[in-house]
Amino acid sequence: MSHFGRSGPPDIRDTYSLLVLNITFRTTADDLFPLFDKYGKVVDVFIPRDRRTGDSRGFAFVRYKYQDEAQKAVEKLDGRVVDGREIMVQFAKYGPNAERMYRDDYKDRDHHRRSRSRSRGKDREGRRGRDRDYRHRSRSRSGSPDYHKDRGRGRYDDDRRSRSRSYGSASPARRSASPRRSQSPRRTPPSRGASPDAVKQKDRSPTSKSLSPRGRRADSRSRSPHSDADD
DNA sequence: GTTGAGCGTT
Repeated sequence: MSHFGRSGPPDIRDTYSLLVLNITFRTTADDLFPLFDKYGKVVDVFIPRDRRTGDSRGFAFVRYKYQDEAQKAVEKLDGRVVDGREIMVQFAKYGPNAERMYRDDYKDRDHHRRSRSRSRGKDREGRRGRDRDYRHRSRSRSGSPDYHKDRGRGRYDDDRRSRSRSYGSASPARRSASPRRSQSPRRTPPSRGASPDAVKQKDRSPTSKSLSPRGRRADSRSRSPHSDADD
């Protein structure tokens, strides 16, 4: 009973998958199984992990045998605090076997069972800031919109850009980045145009970027640890 | 050792 997700998809013929989000990174399938199994027949529980690190991605898939039970678990476990974190349970949609909640039972929609009032009845409007379709978020958890600057070198970089930033060391670095892709046969290699550029490159001052005497000293140590006697 | 919107594998 602990081999969930290890034997692959057992049988997705008539099962309904639920997507559990907002779970802790330490929560495992075994921890969710007894929790979801209490509300219905869980046939499988799978938690996608990172192939690089192997850590949980923060969400799991619980496969139920019946939709009514799955729906029940969604209303019961949705918003429940697990491991100190509020989890969100909902039907999977983009899954391989995206269950169609609109099966034959969907005709019941005319039924007066419109009492969708959750047991909790709590306001879940402010559950998170993803009210919008902010799905553009990169899969990588490091996709923070706040790109860390170059230690405060951003301002100077802008100033330098007007002078000769292109001639820095970014051009030659990209040259050997395409071993497979060769230049167009028609296009002549820029080998010839690299000569004049080298002249300007010499004009740049590697230590000129340091404005404050104190900052220069710190920078010096980083590049030349053996330059202690420099000061 | 951290993180936090989302949609899945042997």
